Amino acid sequence: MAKNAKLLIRAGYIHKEMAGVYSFLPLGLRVLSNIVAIIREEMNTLGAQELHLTALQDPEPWKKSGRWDDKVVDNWFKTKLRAGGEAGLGFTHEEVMMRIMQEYVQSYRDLPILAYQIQTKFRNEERAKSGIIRTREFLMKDLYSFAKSEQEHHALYEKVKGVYAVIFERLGIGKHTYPTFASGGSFSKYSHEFQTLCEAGEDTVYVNEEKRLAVNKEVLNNEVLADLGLKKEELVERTAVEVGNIFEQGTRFSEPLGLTFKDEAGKSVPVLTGAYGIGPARIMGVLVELCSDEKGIIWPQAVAPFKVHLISLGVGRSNSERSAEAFYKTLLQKGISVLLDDRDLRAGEKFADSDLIGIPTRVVMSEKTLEQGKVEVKDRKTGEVRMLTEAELLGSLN
RNA sequence: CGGGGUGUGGUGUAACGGUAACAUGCCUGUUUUGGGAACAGGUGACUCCGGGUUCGAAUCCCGGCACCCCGACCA
Repeated sequence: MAKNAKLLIRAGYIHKEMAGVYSFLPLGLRVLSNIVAIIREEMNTLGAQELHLTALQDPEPWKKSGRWDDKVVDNWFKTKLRAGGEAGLGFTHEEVMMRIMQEYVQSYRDLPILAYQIQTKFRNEERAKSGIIRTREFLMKDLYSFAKSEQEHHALYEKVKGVYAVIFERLGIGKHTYPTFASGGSFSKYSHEFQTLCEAGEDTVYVNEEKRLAVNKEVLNNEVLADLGLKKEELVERTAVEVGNIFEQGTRFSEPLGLTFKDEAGKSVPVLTGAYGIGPARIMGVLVELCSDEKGIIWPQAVAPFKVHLISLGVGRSNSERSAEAFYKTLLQKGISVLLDDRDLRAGEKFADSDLIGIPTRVVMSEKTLEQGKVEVKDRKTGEVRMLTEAELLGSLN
């Protein structure tokens, strides 16, 4: 079993429903929400507008784009409607997006537009694997760009690419994540993937660490190398997980779905679109793969389910319990997220659980620490232990 | 989709064709209390489902389902 699934299940973050289908429990939901919040923030900064499309898909627009056919797209979840006809569960959302935009885009004055959503996607994968890294039902942030010209499109594309780098940096995987040249389909020579180096990955990439870029094995050949000004000798083969993918679509969807606008000359022109995806749950899995030790998970600050894991020892036997509860409330008042372990268990068991859950800062309150008028503060990552007063701790957390 | 493997208490495992066992968890009690405590008692499995072979099947055979691993696929 994949490390991320093993640890996340053991620590109570997720529950496996079936192969490639996972529920997110309270701890897991907090992490996922933190990841989503960072992505959402950056999308909004970009000027993109959030919306929420349907998961259930009308075959109609898909037939127009040619993607309803099982021979073209083999991972549809489709079902018959009792009222007659069919519906599918969306594995991506270009078709619906085009259809909606058609109602709002008439003129070149309406462009450009960036619109995104964070929603569950369904893909009937032939084989689910790697825990929550490759699943049949998963959360995805999908952004779509709509532009009136090549220049405008490229400007948007580059802007999003830059923001993606910021997002991965903020999520704590920046230095392991490389913009990667990959197959572009029929409308551009390349697409860009964001590949995070990680043993649990399914992709093979060739990395140039100095230039901070990589080439996916699937497109690596002499022509591509010449194109990108790279030499084979400068590249290192690595295994990676695709955490994001951005690609140019040209008029691949706008044309068949009739998404056009009137240009300044009054001529009807198809909109140029781009699509930009990030898988938040997949990132959660990658983080666990990258940030863990024999004892458990070690969350980066930015996504940790709580900032502080407050452990009260001697529950029911000493007054440290009351002190812990009081300090718990103080932390909450200061806006510091905290998980209180007030279970009546032995110290070792609570410490072991704490290490497994992986909250960055562990704070222990017991009779021992109270005698000194202090609390014990341990850093999950470094293992460093300090004795601080409550005030000192509050100061260090701000 | 091709190949390989596995289904047994909540969890992890054991059992030659012959009484389903062990650990853990859970419940009760006593003692214990800063790195997964000790003792005692208790709870808990139609051995994945359906057929077949047999005096007798968790075990062998056939079919199905589920899960895991390798590969292919991943627009």
